[in-house]
Amino acid sequence: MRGSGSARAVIERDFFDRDVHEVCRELIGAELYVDGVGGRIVEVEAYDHEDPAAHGYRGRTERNAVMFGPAGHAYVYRSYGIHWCLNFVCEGEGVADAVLVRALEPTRGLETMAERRGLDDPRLLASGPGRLCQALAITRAEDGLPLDRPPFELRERATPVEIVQGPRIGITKAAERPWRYGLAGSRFLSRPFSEPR
DNA sequence: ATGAAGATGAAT
DNA sequence: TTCATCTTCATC
Repeated sequence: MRGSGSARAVIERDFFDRDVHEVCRELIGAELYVDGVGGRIVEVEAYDHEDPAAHGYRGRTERNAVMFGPAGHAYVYRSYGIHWCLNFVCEGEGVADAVLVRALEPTRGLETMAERRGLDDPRLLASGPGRLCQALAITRAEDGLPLDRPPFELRERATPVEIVQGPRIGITKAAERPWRYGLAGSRFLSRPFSEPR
């Protein structure tokens, strides 16, 4: 346990009603729990509405409908037919921006995560968007749920962090601003940040 | 109706 | 580098 004044503020849904890149930076070091299981966010990616690689870029569809809704909700989609990926919807209604949560450092519910993942190594529990969802048991069932109510629990980081950034993973389409953001020096990144730009 | 591609992960 | 696995969306 830590000393007195270090209580971490709960992140309300309004937190996400602003520029997605700003939200990304604020989220590094924040804590994410689903039904009490989770840890510290160490890696995210920004997808704004002007980004050809973003799901909302070509307009609203059944899958991405939540992205067009109000900020502070979960957007969950199926990736490569196998994995689930978790996003936090940003900006107001009608603007399809979101943060892809790519990796976290497990701090609570390690045993539960290990069981769900079928392995022990803490570094492999939630270091990647698909792994993270498996570890936290996130599926289509969480799509559209507000982030400031159970089963979600989000808390602001308590101390300053050093943030690194670079090109996104698995994106071939050109885009000017979109970035991957990470906690400098973390051992729980999905991949190292080698080529800053 | 049909098919191609996809914000991944694990194994080879 | 390959492949598993299947939904989504655009097109025919």
